[in-house]
Amino acid sequence: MGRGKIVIQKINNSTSRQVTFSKRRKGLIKKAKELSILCDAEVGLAIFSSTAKLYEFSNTSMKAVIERYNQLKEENEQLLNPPSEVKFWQREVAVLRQQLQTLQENHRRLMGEQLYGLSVKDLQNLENQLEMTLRGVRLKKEQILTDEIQELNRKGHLIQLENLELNKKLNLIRQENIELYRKAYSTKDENEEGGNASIPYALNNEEEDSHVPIHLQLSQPDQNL
Amino acid sequence: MGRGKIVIQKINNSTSRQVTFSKRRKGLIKKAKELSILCDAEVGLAIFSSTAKLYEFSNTSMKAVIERYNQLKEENEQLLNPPSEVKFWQREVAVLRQQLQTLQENHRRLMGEQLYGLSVKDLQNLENQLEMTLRGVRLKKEQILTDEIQELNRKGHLIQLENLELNKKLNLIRQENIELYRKAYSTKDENEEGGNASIPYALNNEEEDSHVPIHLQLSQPDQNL
DNA sequence: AACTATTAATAAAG
DNA sequence: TCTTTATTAATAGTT
Repeated sequence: MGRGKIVIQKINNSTSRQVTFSKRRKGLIKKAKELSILCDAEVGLAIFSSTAKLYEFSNTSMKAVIERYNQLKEENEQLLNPPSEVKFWQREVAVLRQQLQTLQENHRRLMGEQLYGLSVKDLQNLENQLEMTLRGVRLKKEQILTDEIQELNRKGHLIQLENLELNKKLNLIRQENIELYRKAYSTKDENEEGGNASIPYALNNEEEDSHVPIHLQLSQPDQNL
Repeated sequence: MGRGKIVIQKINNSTSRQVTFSKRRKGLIKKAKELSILCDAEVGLAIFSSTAKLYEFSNTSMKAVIERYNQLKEENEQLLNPPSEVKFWQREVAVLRQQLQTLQENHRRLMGEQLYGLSVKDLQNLENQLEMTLRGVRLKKEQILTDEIQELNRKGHLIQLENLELNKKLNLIRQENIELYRKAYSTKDENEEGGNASIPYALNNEEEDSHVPIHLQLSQPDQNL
């Protein structure tokens, strides 16, 4: 990938070695970064130049990578001879990492990834599990919705009752009003100024309150759920 | 540098993520190696896959690189004191515990537990996820089975071809046999002992080899899967 | 550093 | 995983 092909062996000219180091180091670190992002990997890269200068990259932290590496290798654990408390926590980390990994694998499968390497029987089990879960989820969802509907119906019913009460009261007052109206006109009829007299609301109101209960109940509460 | 440009962000499809990881890891390690050779550098590279598998490269040794790295850092940071070491690991434990808990909760839900506290919308999302996964699982299972069937068909076909070949050979030999039989009887007809003469297999064989290909293909390979 | 002709890496598909 | 192929990305040599 240059003006010409090169052989992979130490570059003798120190200037061009320096230039190549600079270019390739940059490229390498870029690629390391890309890998960590694309593939969700933890990467640690340390480069010591021939002049002993350090260049490093890690998407997490070099320290974390080295610790993780050592953990896995468990070689340096005894070399470093850390205080027992550190050891305790390190062990805790190892255990948790293990658990996490197992769970992640499981999770991926449940999410439909990493299905390769499973037998038909495994897949059948997974399918059954998923179907059961799906049924449960649907049931739960329907339950919530029907509960909500029931609650709404209950409230609606209460309001209807209240409505009925109010109507009764209204009728009573209306009757009372009519009585009062009649009484008023029968006693001081002659004082009236003519047809322009104000007619009480109760008598003028031509609305017929049928009080037919409104049906709040849905006919098919769980359709399309 | 592929069939198309890609954006550097986590690859969602787990299969292609796996494939890309494999390719780029290989490429990265190759580049690291080349840099170390071309420019006479000491390189250490550790990669943990998302499945916690370790891949490493060093032109010297990982241990040497880590030690050199630590030495260089210790000069600057004057040895991390034990308390901070413990703190580091405790933080790590906290982070892992948090991840684990989140994942466990998620997992329980995927297993149909702990559905309370979820809104209808949450449940709907979960339902969709489960349906998608279920489809994926079923597809995978069917694929495995149809692949198997196809393989069986292929083999069956080969065997049929072989069978046909054998039949042809058999017929040739039979013809030859008949010829020989006739020749034998026409030349030394008078020497025969009578009707008890042994009749060659070819003439006596009344089987009719129809060579109708047997259908191995299932009419409905993925019914009930 | 910048440029560009080439090679190398790799995304997508089989 | 392995191969193949079309394309993009990296970089060797040059200015």
